[in-house]
This record gives sequence, C-alpha cells and structure tokens, in this order.
Amino acid sequence: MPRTSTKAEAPVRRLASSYRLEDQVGFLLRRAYQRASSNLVERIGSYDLTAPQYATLARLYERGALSQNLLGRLVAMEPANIRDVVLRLKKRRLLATRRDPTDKRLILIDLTAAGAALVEQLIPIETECTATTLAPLKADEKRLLYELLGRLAEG
Amino acid sequence: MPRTSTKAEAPVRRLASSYRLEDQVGFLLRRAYQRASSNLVERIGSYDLTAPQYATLARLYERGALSQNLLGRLVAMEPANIRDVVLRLKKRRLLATRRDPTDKRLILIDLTAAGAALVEQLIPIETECTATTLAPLKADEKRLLYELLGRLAEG
DNA sequence: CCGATATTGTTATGATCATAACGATATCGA
DNA sequence: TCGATATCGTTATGATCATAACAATATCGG
Repeated sequence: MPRTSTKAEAPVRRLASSYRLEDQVGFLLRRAYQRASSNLVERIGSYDLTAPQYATLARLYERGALSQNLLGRLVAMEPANIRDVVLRLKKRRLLATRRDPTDKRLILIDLTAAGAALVEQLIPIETECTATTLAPLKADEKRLLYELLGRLAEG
Repeated sequence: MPRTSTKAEAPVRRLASSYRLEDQVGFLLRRAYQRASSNLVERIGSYDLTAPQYATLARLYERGALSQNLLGRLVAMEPANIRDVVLRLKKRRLLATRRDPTDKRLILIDLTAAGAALVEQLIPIETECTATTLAPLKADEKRLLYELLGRLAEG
C-alpha cells in the first residue's frame, strides 16, 4: 500500500543543464526547517503553541521584559509579525503588556506567572525535540552544523 | 547613528537554567532560511517571484509535466499550498494545466514556453544567489553542510 | 465483481512571513 | 532650540504554511 504514487511522472523533456533544485541551499534549509518545526509541533502542539510562539515565550523567559520591537528582533520577526504573535499570546494571558513610562513609544512585554510556568514546562520538551531532530547526526557533526548555520544566519 | 536600540533591554530576572534559544536547531534553521530566502528575493524579486514559486518552476523545468500533487511533494508543499502557487503562476501564463486523460483525478501541469524561458533566465541568477548565501563557508564546509542538511531533511 | 481503502484535488480556517506606508514619539546635530 | 532623522508600533496587502474535512476517482483484495 504505497502512500505516494509516481503515476503522473514524465520523462525530462528539456535540455537538462546540470542544475538541480536540491543543490540550492535555500531549498535544503526550507525542508530542514519544515522537519524541525513539525517535530516541535508534534510535541508541544497539545499546548496549542507554534514554533514562533514558543520562541517568543522562551525569549521573554530568558531576558525578562522587552519592548515589542526588540523582542521581535530577538526572535527574528518583523514588527508587523511579532505584533500578531504578542496579541495572540496576550489573549491567552501568557504574557502581559504595559507602557514604558520613560519612552511613550514602547510597549513593554513580559511573561505572566502562567506564561513563565508554561515555559518551564516546555523547555525540557523542546530540548528533547532538538535532540530528536538532530538524531541523524553524530555529536561532532551536530557541533559543526551549529557553527555553519550560525555563520550563515549572521551573513 | 545606531539602527537598533537596546534601550528597553532588562536584566534576566528568572532562575536562568542553561537553556538558550540559540541552541535549538529549529531556531537556527529558521534564521538561516530567512537569510537564504531574502538573498533570493533580492535577486529575483524584480521578476515578481518568491522562493517557493521559483522552486515550482524549476522543478517543472527539470522534470517536465507533473501532476499537481506530485509537483507539490517534489517542492515540499502541501496539496492546499501548491494549489495556490499553481493558480498564481497559471494566471501569469508561466505554466499551463490540463486533465490527465487516463486518470480523471489528476491535473497535469507543465511550463509554458514563457515559463521555460523565464526559468532559463533565472537559473544562473539562482546559482549565483546560492553562492552568495554560502559565501561565509569554505568549499569543504559547504559540502559538509549539504550532507548534514540532507540527512536532517530525510529524518 | 465490488466493497474497503487510497489518492487527488478542493475548501475552510488560522498562523506565519515580508513589505510598504503611516502617525507618534525620540534623538541628534547645527 | 528646532528641524532633520531615526525608531516604534500600526495598518494593509499578498504570499506562504499546516491541518482537517470533503467529494470524486482509482485501486486493491476477497
């Protein structure tokens, strides 16, 4: 009982240069992220959290209160996007917002007690999830991957 | 003239375990993909194409006509998502669709002449873009990264 | 042959994601 | 001081992205 069929597959018709989509880093990175993200959702999905939402909560747990904008930068989200995530988490009372008294532009964001408790519950799960994602790699390969990805992200 | 401020940064307040978001592969992969994707959009954005759209066109160029579903698997997109991409590209006459005569469930998708011409124009740009993204890495590191990412994506 | 099962494509929902334009507030330099 | 510039948060738009439920069609096993 094959889950996927190759029925409609057709032979290559055009002058095939040596180009292959698999050789493009972007494509590989996208698929690897898909895998990692789905691994995480499998484990924390029962908490009704997505990967970006978890990252947001974890960052607040690490750093304490942050302005919405800085929080966004620290989780690699644009201002317009972190806003939506914050609104959803706020609606669930996992974080709270207040105005910065000295800079009226800023919205300070921090975890609620419930939010902090949730993060503490999720951290071991996430750590385990990372281990699962990295399972196909040996220890030294993991370290290497981290270093290479770090350099790519920095630019 | 600093482009980013750290004004609202606050000291860590909670019992900091040794947990760091940066140690989670998913987060690293997401940021690396963001970088790669933005590199691509910088270069092909003037053609009004996104990374997934380009991948779709490139895959059709490599393989010739494919069913919508198989095409989706080959570019790592869910049925509901590949559908939207196909519709947009079809609207722009970069690909065409027809019914499979032997299997009435299938929609066969193939590049138009314009679509194929566009891909041929874009392939060298994409190749160059990959080189840019990988610039921080040495040749042997690139090969290694490909192998590690490949193993992660496979699971 | 024919019913259980599988696959394909669609629809709907909700959550990212990036970009551009905008008003409000801060900051910097002349 | 005061105007140019920068930052912050918001709004709008359009494109992914994943999931679940569904009808139509194919395929498989008894």
